[in-house]
Parts: sequence; structure tokens; C-alpha cells
Amino acid sequence: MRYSNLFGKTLRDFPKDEVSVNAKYLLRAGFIDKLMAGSFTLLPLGFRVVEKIKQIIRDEMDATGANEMLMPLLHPKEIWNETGRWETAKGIMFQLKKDNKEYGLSFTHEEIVMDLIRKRTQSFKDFPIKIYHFSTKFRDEPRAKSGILRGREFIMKDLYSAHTSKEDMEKYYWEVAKAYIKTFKRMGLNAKIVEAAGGVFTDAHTHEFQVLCEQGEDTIYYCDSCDFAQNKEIFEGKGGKPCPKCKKGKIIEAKAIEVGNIFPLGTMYSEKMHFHFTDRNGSKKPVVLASYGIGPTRLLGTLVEVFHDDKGIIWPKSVAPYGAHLISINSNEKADSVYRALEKEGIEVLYDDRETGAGEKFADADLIGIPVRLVVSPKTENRIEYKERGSEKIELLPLEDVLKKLK
RNA sequence: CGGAGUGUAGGUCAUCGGUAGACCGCCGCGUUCGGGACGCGGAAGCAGUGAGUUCAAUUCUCACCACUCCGACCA
Repeated sequence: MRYSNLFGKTLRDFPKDEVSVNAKYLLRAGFIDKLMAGSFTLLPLGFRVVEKIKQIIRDEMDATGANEMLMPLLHPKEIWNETGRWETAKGIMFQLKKDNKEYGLSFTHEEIVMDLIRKRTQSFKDFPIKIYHFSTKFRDEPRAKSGILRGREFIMKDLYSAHTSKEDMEKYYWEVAKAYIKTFKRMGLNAKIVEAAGGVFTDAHTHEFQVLCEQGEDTIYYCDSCDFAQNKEIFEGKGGKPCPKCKKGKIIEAKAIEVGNIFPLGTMYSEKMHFHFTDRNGSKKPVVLASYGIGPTRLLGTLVEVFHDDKGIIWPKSVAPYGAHLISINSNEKADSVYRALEKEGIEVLYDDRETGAGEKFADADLIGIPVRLVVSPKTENRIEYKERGSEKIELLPLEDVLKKLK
């Protein structure tokens, strides 16, 4: 992509008013645009990062045998009445009325999934079922904040699994938990599995995937030597105390960002929605449900919170909008041919072909945060300067070596 | 929803009871080109919205709206 052809230029200044790092950097670097509090456009750069995040999630979900699909966002009131959530979720659900009919905008999909599966299954042989989609969630947040981390409209991957027994559900539940940890790792994030309360979703304890970060809005307590970790909502005690689980470690209090969660919903929804299957003996039993969420747009923000310096963002390779950022300094002809060579090899490259000062191009490269910066100038002669965003090391390499490194 | 702060050019900010100014960006010309370079010229604003006070309001007062932050709540 030629920079001259890219929609969404960088801004010279940080936007005023924005305090959160993710909002400041994503807005200034041209990854997102704000329509209103909690509602953002993903500009081409931001869109590319989110697509990469989604692809990693998709890989890992598919590896568990889950099916991707897509469900609607406009829901009839009646379906929500079946579980009573039209009333209990009123605070968070956007509800609207048109010609005497009432609708809700999706803030989650349990009811829709249940309706879908119950219409299409009868026998225990049809289970388990694992289906997911990426879609927009609307939530009427009392206060949208922290840039893109808490929006009123955001993208979420939600997976739902339906089983004939609690044991089978739990087995898959932990399989997904493992897939989640792997998913976050592939983006460079170490997530902790943290026990939490289920909120509007379930009375059972659930598990959140928390990335340690000072800017996080959650407070968690975790053990420094075993895997014990609980959210503030349910943890009893204080930091510094011995771990109640292993008795050896010490409890640490920390701020964290919740990037995913999993809910062992059980049979509560299926009982309310009269969703049963016929078992081996011909008797009706309620289906056991679980749901699992990851927020790709929240991850976009989280990655910036975790990976940045005073000059800009530092994207992990796996989610960077482009693999390389090519800068031409008074050498457009040479740079053009390097650009074509990279593209030919299938390397995703952002080529800054502007007629502007070198300093501006360097500053923008640091701000945008693509992992590898390539410079072509009269100084580099027939070679190309290669520098990684997170490092100060600069190498002068022939094109073949650059191609090798980028592949 | 409670509390605090902020709304002036595309962005960041000045100004001040007498109808608006800088820098950046943008457009044109030229010189430049290794860390946001320079010169000259130019375009760009109903000062968030509404009301009040006043001879006169961007400036003072009130209301509303929007945004940011703290709290409550929450992926």
C-alpha cells in the first residue's frame, strides 16, 4: 500500500481530551476515528489489525471443532421474554419500538442460539454443537470510557456450545480455555485465567482472561506461585496475604484488562426456553450450554496499551497492519522497485512515497508501529536499511537478505 | 446517574465586554530532503446550542448539548 493512497493520515498532535494511551495513539496514528463516545470507525490500518486478530481467533476456534456462522443483530422482544432478560437486561440493551413492535439490538446471543439449535436438533446424536460468530455488540454502557476499551458498540467473537451433559460441557469448556490462552499468546499477550462472577449472564462462577496492565479497569488477585486468580468481585482478602490455594505463594493485587471470558451456563437457559433433547433412553433432558467471548476491538486497544513507547505503537508481528514500512528519502525510483519486489513476494508493505521531509516519515513510522522499517536513500546505495521497531539496531542489507528476513 | 473539567479554523492552543489571532496542517511557487526544514503568497471561523444581562457578548449569567476524567455499573 502506498501511503499516498492510504485513507486516514496520521495527526501531528495527540487529540485533546483523550487520556487513555490506546485512544491517543490509535487516533493520532490513523487507526480509528471517533464518531461519539464509545463508537469508533476502524480506519484501514485499524481494520487490518482487527482482521489479523480475528484470523488468529478463527484459527484457534476452528481447531476446537467450532463452526463459524453469522447471526442477526436485530432481535424480537419475544425471544428475550422467554428468559426474562428483556426486563433484567434493560439497563444494557438498546430497545426500540417501531409500528407497535418491539426490538432489541444484540448485546449477546444466548437466546438466539438456543432458539436456533432447538429448532434444528432433537436427538442426543445431534450434540455437542459448537458455533460462533464475529459480530457487533451493542451495550448501553453507563459510561463509555478508556478509548476503544469500553465502547457502546464493539466487535465480539462469541462461541456457544451445547452439550448433553455437564461433564461434556466442562470438558469442552476447558478445551476452549486452553485455546484462548493460545490465542492471546499468538498476539504476544499473557492472559491469566481469573475466576469471576457471571453478572447478567449466569449465577455460576465464570472465568475471565485478564492481561495485566496498569490502565486496566479490573482489579485481580493472583498468586505469585500457583495458578490461583480471582476477580475483585469475588476475592475475599487483600494483596500480600498467603495464597488460599497452594498456601505457599503470596497474593498480588493488580490492574488488568479483560480480553475474554467463558461462561459455564448450565441448563438455566434451556430450562427457561424449553430446550430439551431426547437421550438414549428416550427421555427428555435439558441441554447444557456454555458461552465464550473475545473482543477483537478491545484487543486492538489492549495491544496498544501493552505495546508502545513514547514515540508510538510497537505492534507484535502477528497482528501488525503491514509486515514492513518502506521509506523513500529522495530515492523514489529505487524505492519503487524495492516496493514492487516486496509486493511480488507477497510481503505486506506500507510504502511512504510522499514528497515530504525524512523526519516526518521516520516519526510516522515510529507512530504507526509496523515491526520492520526499511529505508532507501542515496546513502544506502544499492542496499536497504533494515530496522526493527522495538530495537535500535540498524543493518544495511541487500534486497535478497531483506526478503529472507521478512518471509 | 452523582462529582469535576473542557468546548474558539481540519488539529493543538492564545485572546478579550468594542464583531478573532498564533503554530501545525491545507493550497500555490521556489529552495530543501537521514528525525516533524525554510522563504514568499493564499484559503480557511455564526467562538458547541439556546436564552438572559448590556449601547455592545467569544468574553458575564443561566439552561441545554457534546467530549474527557473520578465514582456507581459493566465484555
